[in-house]
Amino acid sequence: MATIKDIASYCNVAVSTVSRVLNNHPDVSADTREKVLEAARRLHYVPNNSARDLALQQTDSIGLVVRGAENPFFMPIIRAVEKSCEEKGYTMVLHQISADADEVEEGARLVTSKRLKGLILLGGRYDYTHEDASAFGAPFVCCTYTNHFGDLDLDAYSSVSIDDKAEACRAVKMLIDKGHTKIAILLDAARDRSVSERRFRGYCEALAEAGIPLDEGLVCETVDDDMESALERIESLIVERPDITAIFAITDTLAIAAMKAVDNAGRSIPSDISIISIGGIAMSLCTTPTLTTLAQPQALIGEKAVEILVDVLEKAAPNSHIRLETTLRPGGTVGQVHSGDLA
Amino acid sequence: MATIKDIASYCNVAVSTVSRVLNNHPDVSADTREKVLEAARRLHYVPNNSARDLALQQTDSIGLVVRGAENPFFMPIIRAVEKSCEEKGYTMVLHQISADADEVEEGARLVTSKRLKGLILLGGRYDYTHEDASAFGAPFVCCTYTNHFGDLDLDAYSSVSIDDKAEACRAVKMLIDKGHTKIAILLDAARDRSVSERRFRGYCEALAEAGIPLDEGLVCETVDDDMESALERIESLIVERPDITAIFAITDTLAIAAMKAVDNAGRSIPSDISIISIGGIAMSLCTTPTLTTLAQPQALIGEKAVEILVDVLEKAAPNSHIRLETTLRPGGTVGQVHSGDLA
DNA sequence: GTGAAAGCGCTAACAA
DNA sequence: TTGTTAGCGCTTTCAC
Repeated sequence: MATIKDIASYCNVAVSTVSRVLNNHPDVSADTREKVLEAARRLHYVPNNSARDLALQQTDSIGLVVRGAENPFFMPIIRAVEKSCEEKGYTMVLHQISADADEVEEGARLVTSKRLKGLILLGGRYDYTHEDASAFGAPFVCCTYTNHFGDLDLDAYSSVSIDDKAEACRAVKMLIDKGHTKIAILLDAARDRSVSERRFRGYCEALAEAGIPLDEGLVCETVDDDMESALERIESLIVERPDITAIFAITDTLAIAAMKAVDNAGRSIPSDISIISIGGIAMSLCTTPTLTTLAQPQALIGEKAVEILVDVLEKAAPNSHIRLETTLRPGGTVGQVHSGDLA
Repeated sequence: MATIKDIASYCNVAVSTVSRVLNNHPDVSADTREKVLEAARRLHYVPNNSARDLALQQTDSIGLVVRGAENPFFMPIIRAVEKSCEEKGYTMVLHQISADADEVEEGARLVTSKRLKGLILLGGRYDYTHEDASAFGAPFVCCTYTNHFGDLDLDAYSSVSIDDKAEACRAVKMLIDKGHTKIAILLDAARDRSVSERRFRGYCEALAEAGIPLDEGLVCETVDDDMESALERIESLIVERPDITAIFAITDTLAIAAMKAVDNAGRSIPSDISIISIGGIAMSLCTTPTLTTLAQPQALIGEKAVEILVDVLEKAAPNSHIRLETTLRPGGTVGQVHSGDLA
């Protein structure tokens, strides 16, 4: 395998000259530049990243820590992150951890062990402390979440996310507009200081604005990453509370589980029970009826995350926070509440 | 950040001694070994992989090329591969390409540019030639597929897969046993020398054994990775061929699309049309009715792939081929053909 | 504009 | 059993 040394001797120049050319340094004559480039091509030169990284005391790796990797929602984001990294000359190092693992610890470990330049976190907590932030030891961007419950300064980290509370509120309002008042919410945990809590607050806000009192019995805490147990929980909810006419699921997977549960209970969608969620996974196009959901721009989320991180890394740009919007993907799971329940 | 040099001077030994200890070479006294290990711990030593790789002229990276990364079936496999790589001290380099990209070209590029030690390919073609194999320039294992249509020697590559033909045959037989004779098959392309073709042959075999003539009008070629277009194709199939009473889908995603299509056509599952597939993705547990599918051991596939590759890499073990079996995951999409169709 | 040389952290002869 | 040293491929002063 050809090295810059080979190119140098082939061209009768010094290795430093070759290095300059290869790194686009300006102080090289057009002649030598051309000569070197030509030789590199002819010799099938492939840069040795190990050597480069060693000399530069760094790597070109960006870590992507995905918490709750079973979640199909993340797949298109992972894909976009990898693609963007590739395009910008970085290598994505993927690390998938279970939903109950500590992404701060894992991320920090990854940064030191793999000498990562930066970190993108998918599906993390919303309550990082200053210690958490400094534990990473590298710039990081929170992807799909922000630090609403933490005490981080806005310039201590970056984020790309939707406005969880507002979008949840929007979803629930759509149900309310159809006449629903007995609206259940499906989430991981209402007070887990994470996405669940943010969306729960949006749910509460929508109810409050409509003058509907919060009914704790309609709050269903389950486990997003275990469809079977989620199914069970939702089934008992439906049995216990036959007055429910609508369900807001904070993710598509929970919504799909809910659809199954509703069916198991012998009720139909949307005539008996309406369902709406936030997500936009491909699979939810194939439910029957098609799931009505607020679709997140998954690929865009991934692209933006890399873009921000690279700017921070290369241009020493300040950390930034991007708020993306969802798009209503109309389906057939939301209907007018039927008269019997209006009584 | 501490280096072996720091450890060496801290312990008053030579760097080579430290290196020996760190690499578990036997020729070090227990005393010094302990001393060095202790110092490494105290100094928070983290090995510099770039330096190590440069000295050793290699990396500890294993590439994972995933063709058709939209496929949710691959996710658990990717996860398992990453986990196994981690455990064995390798770094997984993920590269996701579209279903119509050339994994040989991409894989080969990846091997040289990232200096990979080995390659795992997910969802590739079944017809590699000798040139393809040598193009990779590194040991590789075909994951979820084999080289049935290629001319590769068994010792030129490794593979972990199910017996596509036999499993497809098994699935179709289950339909035949329920009295079905008008069985459609959903695949990418019947003669694409890939998984589709293997499973198509299993379908043909099952029909042949039951004395059912192959009806080309029941062969539905669609696109697995685009649910919307798949949906369309299947819908028109159902409309054109009202005599269909059962569908064998070569993947769960196609089966789920089929369920939607059947519903759109106003038919019901399984009373009008039965469906079975090969896959086992989590989401198919939440269809209504639950999808009947032959579930592949996804995590195991990933683990085995890494295991084989690492053995080839470290122990110079010969290439090997593992054939895994599916497990019938009973659902509610397969039923007895109803009398009207038996006529 | 170009070359010589040092050094990044580590491994592996080779000596002792 | 341990130390000395060369060198992996590359970048970057510092001379010229």
